[in-house]
Amino acid sequence: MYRTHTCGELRREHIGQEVKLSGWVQRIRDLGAMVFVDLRDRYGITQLAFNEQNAGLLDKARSLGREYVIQATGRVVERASKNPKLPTGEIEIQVDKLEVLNKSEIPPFTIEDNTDGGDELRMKYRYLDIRRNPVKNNLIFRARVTQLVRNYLAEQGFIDVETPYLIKSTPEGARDFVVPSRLHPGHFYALPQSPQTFKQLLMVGGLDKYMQIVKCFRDEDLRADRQPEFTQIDCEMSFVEQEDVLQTFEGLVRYLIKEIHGIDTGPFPRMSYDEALARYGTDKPDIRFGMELTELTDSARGRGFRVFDQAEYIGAIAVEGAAGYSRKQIDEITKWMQRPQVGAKGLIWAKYNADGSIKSSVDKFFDATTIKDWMEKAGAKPGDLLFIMAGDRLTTQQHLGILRMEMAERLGLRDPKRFAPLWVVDFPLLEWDEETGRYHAMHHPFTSPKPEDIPLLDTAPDKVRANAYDLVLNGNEIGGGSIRIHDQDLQRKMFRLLGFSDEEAQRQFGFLMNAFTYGAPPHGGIAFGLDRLVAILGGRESIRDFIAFPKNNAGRDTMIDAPDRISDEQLKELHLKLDLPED
RNA sequence: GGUGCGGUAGUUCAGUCGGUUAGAAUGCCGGCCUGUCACGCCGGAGGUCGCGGGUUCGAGUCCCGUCCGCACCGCCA
Repeated sequence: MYRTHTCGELRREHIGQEVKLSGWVQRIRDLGAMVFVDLRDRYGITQLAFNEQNAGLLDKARSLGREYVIQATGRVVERASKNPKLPTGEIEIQVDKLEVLNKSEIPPFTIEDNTDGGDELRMKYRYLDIRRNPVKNNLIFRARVTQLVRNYLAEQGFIDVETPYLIKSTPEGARDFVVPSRLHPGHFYALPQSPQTFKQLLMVGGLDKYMQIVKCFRDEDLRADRQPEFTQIDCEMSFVEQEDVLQTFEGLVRYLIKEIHGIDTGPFPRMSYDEALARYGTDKPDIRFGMELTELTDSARGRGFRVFDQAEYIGAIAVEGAAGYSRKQIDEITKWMQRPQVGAKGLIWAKYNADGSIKSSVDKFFDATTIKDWMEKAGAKPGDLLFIMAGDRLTTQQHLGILRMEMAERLGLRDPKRFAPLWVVDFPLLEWDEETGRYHAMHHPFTSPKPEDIPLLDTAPDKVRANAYDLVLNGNEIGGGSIRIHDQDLQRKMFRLLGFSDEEAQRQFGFLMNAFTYGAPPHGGIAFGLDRLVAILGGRESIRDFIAFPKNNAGRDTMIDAPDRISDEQLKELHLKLDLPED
């Protein structure tokens, strides 16, 4: 037996008991005639005490190194000087037997909450990183979230079904990860970007309510909140309309926030895609704060200021309490907006000074009365700063949306302890892609159009709204779904709109359309990005520390050194020949 | 594919205008210390300044290329 207790559980009431503990050496404090060793495991830290009464043991304790795995037997005693910072701080173990279970090299970084290790090292030695509380606690937190999700959905009658990982590549959507088939030379499996078609087939199979916490794979570039393999909470329901899906999963997310943070968010607001863009300049608004976009097109255009007169749209945001910003600060923000990553042309500003006077970068063109009228429209009070942008409608709204988020970040308005979820609904079904010169499904090709918009499919496809919805939390898209097409003819029509020939559609998705001919029920669903959901519930933006073994910026795992070459034998077996540029 | 920032001791970083022997903290090693808990005190070791090329009397510092890391744009139905 390695232990009678963990390193986190011994208290005053255990005093006098003989115990055995196992764990890692966190730190050794050598005071000469006595030595203290902090013993750590997942549950906490317990102090081991050694003194002169047993000189052999004292030397042995002194010879330990950081991260040695040891086992100590002894008696729980009350400490002479207690440590209120530790839950076990009232007691220590008077050790009478010490065994080294395994030595350790000196770790490359300190195993402490505030480690001295950088990201690169931590990833290379992720198993050491996981010993640290911040990472360990994130993984425990994630496990708790998934447990709550499973409990809630099981309670609602959802059935957990596993779908295959080796499927086939399809042209829509993200780039696929592919896996060569040994048994079928020249043929490839693809890893699923999502179990989309399978969960629809489960509905045709009559399972009625499906859920799965499932890995998905997309071969695209990474970000702080994006990994090539990630986890979805994937769900699908039969005989439902949009309202049913929204109700069910609003219930789930409300439950999670309540269980985890003790906060009842109340019913989630809903907003159409158009409204979200008009008010926030994005389809995933952070509504923890105001600073909404105000359109000034009518009152600002036609007054002889060329930038405005040539613009399709003129809009503004009022930044609270920022009238005191210096020219330098405003220039810096302007520059930030003009970076190639954003690409704004310019920023016009107007200060509503505390004394009620107006000072702006367009004083030559507009009198104070006009600008005060803008201020009023935008809800600015004396002491506030108005930023105005002009240009084509969508781009300008989006730029104002980016500026709004940046200003909120600078003003500390994005409080990670607050949770402001909302549904964004009525997405367009299609969006025009300039590059390929055809329509793309905004959500995916299985999303159904709103019934009343179906006639528009032939006349004005870009005006068709979809039965699609996103769940947005604190400015992050954490889930999205739709009511699906369950009719073969409509699905075929959809593929035609997306530029598929009937033959292509049949070859790629014939299995699905065939299934629709055998009594497919009306159905719809949703998928949540679990990594992102967990990170946001944990008050963070980066998902990496909520994943045990994440990939780095370039999609590499530096710990196992993947991806890697494979042997010539393997290549031969798979009938693959490499055609690499000479290096 | 692109933009920005970074790479100097085991680690995290500083390093002025291009100029003598490249520093600090921490970790590590040795010594001292009976109540520490980020213990303290004394001493010591530790460097291919990512790599390659160039400019220069002289390069950690300037230039070019390249590799690696992070953030972002494109991309992510």
